[in-house]
Amino acid sequence: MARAKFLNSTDAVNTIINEAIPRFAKAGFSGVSMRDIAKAVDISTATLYHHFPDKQTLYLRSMAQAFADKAEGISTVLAEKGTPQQRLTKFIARFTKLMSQDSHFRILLQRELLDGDETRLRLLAEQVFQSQFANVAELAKELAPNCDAHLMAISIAGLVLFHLETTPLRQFLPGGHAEHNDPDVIAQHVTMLLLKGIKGCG
Amino acid sequence: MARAKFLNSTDAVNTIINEAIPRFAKAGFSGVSMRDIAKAVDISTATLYHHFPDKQTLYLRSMAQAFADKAEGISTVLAEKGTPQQRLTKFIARFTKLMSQDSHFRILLQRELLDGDETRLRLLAEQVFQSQFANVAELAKELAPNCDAHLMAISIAGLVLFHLETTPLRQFLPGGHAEHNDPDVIAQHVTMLLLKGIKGCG
DNA sequence: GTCTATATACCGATAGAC
DNA sequence: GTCTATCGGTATATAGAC
Repeated sequence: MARAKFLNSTDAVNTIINEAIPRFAKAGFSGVSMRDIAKAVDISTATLYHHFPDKQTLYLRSMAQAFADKAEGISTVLAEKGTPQQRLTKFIARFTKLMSQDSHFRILLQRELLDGDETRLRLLAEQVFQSQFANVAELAKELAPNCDAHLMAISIAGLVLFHLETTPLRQFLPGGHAEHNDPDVIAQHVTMLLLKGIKGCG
Repeated sequence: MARAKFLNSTDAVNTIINEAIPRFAKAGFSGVSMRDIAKAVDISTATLYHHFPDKQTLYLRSMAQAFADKAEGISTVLAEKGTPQQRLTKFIARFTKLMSQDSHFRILLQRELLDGDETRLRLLAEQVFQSQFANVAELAKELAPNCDAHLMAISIAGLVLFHLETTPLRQFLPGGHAEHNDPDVIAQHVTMLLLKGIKGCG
């Protein structure tokens, strides 16, 4: 017994984090126990504590990993060529697809907006969003030179994210259909709304 | 000792729920213990369990109360007179102010979008949003007869709510200022964006 | 209706053998 | 590096006196 389950310590840590991420996304920090995670990886809690000094550290490492994975993807969603309108259209399509592909990142982001302290939020902003947020704000400036780029960038991201966020509620609201959860449908609606306003969405 | 702390059972229940709501909003279901709530109301846990059969029931009653309080407020935010543009402008101003006035409702809504099961989400949709959601969708139809009213209503609410939701993150993102958290600033930005699109927000 | 006391289970975290 | 065993604390929930 007690045979090594992992190739090395790095392998063990990665395996643990990859099991922890979806669980923290689903139930939040206080909704997941170290025993849950240990059982999922099929190790004892003592072994888990050998790899991570405490639960808080495991949580932070899991967040950092989930966010690092996604920051990489986000850095490639801004198109370089075309008119500002074309680049906005392309960005929204890519961003919507990226955010709906796996929901763990988006859900962890939502949880951090609710529960994150200043340190974690600053990390999230600086290491995940800052660079691309600035690029989107820049793009907004090109489309509307006198607009508040910060507000506009938040609006662009918010339109996409809120449609994904309300997916479980949508079916119970008037006019809700399954097709409304299709990333392409959402992206097209958001793009139209941004470029033409409510009147252009006909 | 053991003197009655409340006028009657209804008074006790209301007091408990009013203490529970902000705590569930701040820390979520699993982040608040029955002991926490009992201590806040200055009763024993046994007394708390005399008024509520279990924690789940107390949580559901607290949500129902918080949502009922707000549903009342929401039902008055749609103006009856003026052009569709004027009514949209008025609605966004009122809705933004209502949602930012006390944050408990909005935060509990965010938590339910993350953690709510089908029963709770259906209740939330039907008893809180349905009626006003339909009215907003109707207003969207007036402004853009061929648009998807459901998507548009989600977008309108989402623009406002996401700006409030990202308040704690905003200060760490490029261009973020405290004025961006002002309900009037948010409402004006959202209204402009909806009525004129990104180009009108100059 | 409110209490003290407690049953029972789970929590985070650790000791110490191998 | 992994385990069994367990510590000390807290969780939900209940029993029974007043």
